[in-house]
Amino acid sequence: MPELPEVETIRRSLEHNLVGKTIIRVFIRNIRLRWIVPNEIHCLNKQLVLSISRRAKYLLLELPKGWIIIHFGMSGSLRLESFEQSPIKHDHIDLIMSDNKILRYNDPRRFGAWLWSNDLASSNVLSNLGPEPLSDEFNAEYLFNKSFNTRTLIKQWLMDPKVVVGIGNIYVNESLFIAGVLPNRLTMSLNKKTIILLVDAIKTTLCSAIEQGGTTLRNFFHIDNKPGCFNQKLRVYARAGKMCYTCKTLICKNKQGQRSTFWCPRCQS
DNA sequence: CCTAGACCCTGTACGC
DNA sequence: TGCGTACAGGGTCTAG
Repeated sequence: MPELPEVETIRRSLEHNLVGKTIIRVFIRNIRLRWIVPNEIHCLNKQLVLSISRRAKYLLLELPKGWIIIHFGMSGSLRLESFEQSPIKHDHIDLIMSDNKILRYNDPRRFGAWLWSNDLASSNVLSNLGPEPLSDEFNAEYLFNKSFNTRTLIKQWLMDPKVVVGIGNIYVNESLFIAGVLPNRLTMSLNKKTIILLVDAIKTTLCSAIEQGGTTLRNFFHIDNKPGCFNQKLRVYARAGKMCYTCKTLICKNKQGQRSTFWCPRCQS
């Protein structure tokens, strides 16, 4: 389940391995992802990879003709393999590269997407996105001003990409723990001091997760198939019934808006 | 406009 | 062993 740190981890390794190489052609086994894979991608040939960047959880491949926009959904992953290796189940798209390598997109649940854009500024999926959580634009001033009249629960609010992008269920649970805030607090009830703690907790958590190469619980693997290491640092996520590392109280779990929610009833208030 | 909930999908885990 | 069911959840869409 790639969130921002996982997509950033993928971006960094692809930048290292793909930029300056050429996409010879594209082979598609299944065009039915979240949306139908557009024709522009089918027809790509001899395209130099100019850059690889990220916006929110979207990976952006810059080519001379335009941009490939990739979203991993729940179960999407990329593997960089040599020419001889055979595809496996749910390998939907191959980018055949100039150096005898293949970049393979695998996605069992097909919640992911491959989109094409001639002009990122006018891209449907990228407009209306809130600030990047690790940018200066995302600060306590911004979040507090926005939180003021919001009648929703803080956890669901922080997962809304119009508020801030890239934070999924794992990192919102972790950030709320670090900030000492209960997930079911009403957003408008948080004071400035708490918002400062929250912004700081989000940035710290995401930075640490990127350093650890992301979190591998089920679906996320690096392009060389190695797992991320941040799961060892998880304080509440997927720890229901286990002891809080800080105070030894048992971690609680419930559902909030169809998503599993984890918290420590003593450390968070 | 704002907010809540349904929906898309398939591998895995678990109870009987 | 085998079958049915719940669960995982990002983002979009619809309903109220």
